[in-house]
Amino acid sequence: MQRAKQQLIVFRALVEADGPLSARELWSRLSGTGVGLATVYRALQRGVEEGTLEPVEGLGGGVRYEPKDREHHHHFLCSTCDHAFDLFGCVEGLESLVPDGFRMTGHEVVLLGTCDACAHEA
Amino acid sequence: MQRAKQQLIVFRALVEADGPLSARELWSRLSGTGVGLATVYRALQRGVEEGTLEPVEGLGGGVRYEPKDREHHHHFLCSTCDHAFDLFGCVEGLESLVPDGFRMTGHEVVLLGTCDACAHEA
DNA sequence: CAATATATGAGAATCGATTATCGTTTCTCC
DNA sequence: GGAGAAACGATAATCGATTCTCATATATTG
Repeated sequence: MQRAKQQLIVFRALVEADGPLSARELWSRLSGTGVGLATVYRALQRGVEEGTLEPVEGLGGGVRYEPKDREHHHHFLCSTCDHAFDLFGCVEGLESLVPDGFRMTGHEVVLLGTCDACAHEA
Repeated sequence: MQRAKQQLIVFRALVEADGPLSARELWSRLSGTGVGLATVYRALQRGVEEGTLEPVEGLGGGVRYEPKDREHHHHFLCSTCDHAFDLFGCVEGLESLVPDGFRMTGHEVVLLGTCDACAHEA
């Protein structure tokens, strides 16, 4: 265990992931490294404060996190394994949905279904 | 208090709402009717079982509910008052986002921003 | 290497949301 | 109207997620 190493381990795991991860998902991927759940939470919190990580809500369950330097994108949520995958590209026609007087500052698109791996299982 | 009346009160409040409500939002709107929070939860649960209500996730915070007979639509989430509003219409270009091997069964679009009422306040 | 500051892991504590319990009230059906 | 079933309100219990606490381990600085 070296100082600030845990922080780096957590960040790296997020960079290598194919989608945003929750604290617990992250922790389970780090089993074997000896990193504790509290440290995962601390690293995530610090990452958000420092601006390197972005919390992602609205994917069911708790908050997930992803590196903040990713381009604009959305997510695919597998209803079988509950994992969220990054998607590329966006959609059109959002502005026309905004009611009069409302000001839109952002949007989220979540596709639901079954991921490749889960689709090919039992 | 009359039997099954509470269930009806809860359902009616949802029908009159301009968007999906959480159990607590619903409860606060029923203050004065003497309906208890537990009853709200029971009514929501029964509504879902009976197929008249639909749970809506992915809007931050807990689950919200809306009448199931609504047409396909999406939501606007006000970041100030945290209320969710129904929107009408949909977007295009969703299929092109789905990765190979994935099967999409549904989608959600959430617009974020400030609602009319909050935009005109202080 | 010593002194001090920071980070860590484990588990306790907290928090909000939801569910379960229980004594009471209201219906339903005769 | 009366017996039994179902629903009610209040609140305690539970649950998962997150934060806090603290003794220990690790860096930093000189």
